[in-house]
Amino acid sequence: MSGGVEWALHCCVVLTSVDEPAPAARLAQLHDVSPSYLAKQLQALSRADLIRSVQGKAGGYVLTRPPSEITVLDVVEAIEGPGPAFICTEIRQRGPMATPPEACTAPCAISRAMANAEVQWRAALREVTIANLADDVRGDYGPGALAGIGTWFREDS
Amino acid sequence: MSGGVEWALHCCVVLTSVDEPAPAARLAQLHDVSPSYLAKQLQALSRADLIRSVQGKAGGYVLTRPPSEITVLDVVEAIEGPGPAFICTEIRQRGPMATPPEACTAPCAISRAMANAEVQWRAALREVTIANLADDVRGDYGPGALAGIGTWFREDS
DNA sequence: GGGCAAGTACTCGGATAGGCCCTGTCCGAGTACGGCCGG
DNA sequence: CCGGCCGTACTCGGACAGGGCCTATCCGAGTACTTGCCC
Repeated sequence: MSGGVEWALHCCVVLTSVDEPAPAARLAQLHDVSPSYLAKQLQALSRADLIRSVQGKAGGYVLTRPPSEITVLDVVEAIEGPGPAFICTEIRQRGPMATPPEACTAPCAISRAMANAEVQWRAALREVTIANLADDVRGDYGPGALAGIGTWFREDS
Repeated sequence: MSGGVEWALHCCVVLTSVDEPAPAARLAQLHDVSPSYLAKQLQALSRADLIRSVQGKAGGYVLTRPPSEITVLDVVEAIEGPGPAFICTEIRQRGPMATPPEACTAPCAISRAMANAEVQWRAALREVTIANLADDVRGDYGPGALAGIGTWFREDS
């Protein structure tokens, strides 16, 4: 799985506690990661309409929806792409004992098993929202953790 | 996800209906895939003790256990590796607002959410065995489908 | 003092190279079978 | 006719290149703020 997913999720949680637009360079500085590459991930989130870009001098990125309406699955699909991880190449229709195409109306048993597992995976990710993550962070490190990041964005350095 | 997983699963299902050792070249011919590359996947299954190799002139691969005791998860982990797909790089401990290491005894909320989703995914794959897949194949295409493959292995061509 | 306009500096966005892992391939080590020879 | 031995042919196993996607980077287009000027 792409490592950019972790960066994107952290950025979404941070955006929860910042009402002003947050520039990509500042987010990269906060996480100590490559600014250029993080910009690419944020562009992917922007294309998926999870965040909106504000141009100009005091511009940056802002969440387009309340954090409780953005799921972890949304972020993962925005970065990794909406397609399934397992792709059936229909090898049952190849070779000397190939299954005739007219008998292949339904996906094969292997494809069904893998697809079902991915459904379970997606369901688990869909149950967790960015707001849930932010609440968990407050519970783990205290309410001031996210608030401190919010104020840090207004400082210079 | 590696495409070799699909090949490996199909090979395991085929091995269900073949009691004699099945050579890798014959399995590749049956599925019309690269013999050399399929050999690599079968070696991975052998290292995981899911199949056992029989050397010599009439050698090949045989399942080491009853098909009902081999899960799809076993095959996936043998090919893809047992490690998790999402790897937390602990970026919460980096940057100017880094969380102190003594507060990082438990995984972060993002890591927990992703790990939980993978647990669900693994659980779904663990519920399906190779025997279940073989039964589904018989249900989909008739009982003679797998049996025909079994007899095909004894023919020349 | 207020309004307007130009300049500036900061922002995002897409197009562009490099590295690592998956894909695909090859040849060598090892072993069971088949044939041959000797008893 | 039977047993032992050798040759062969077939098998797996690990080591070796090529391609594609992820990682990382850069520069250009666009916009809001600031500043200076004019009325």
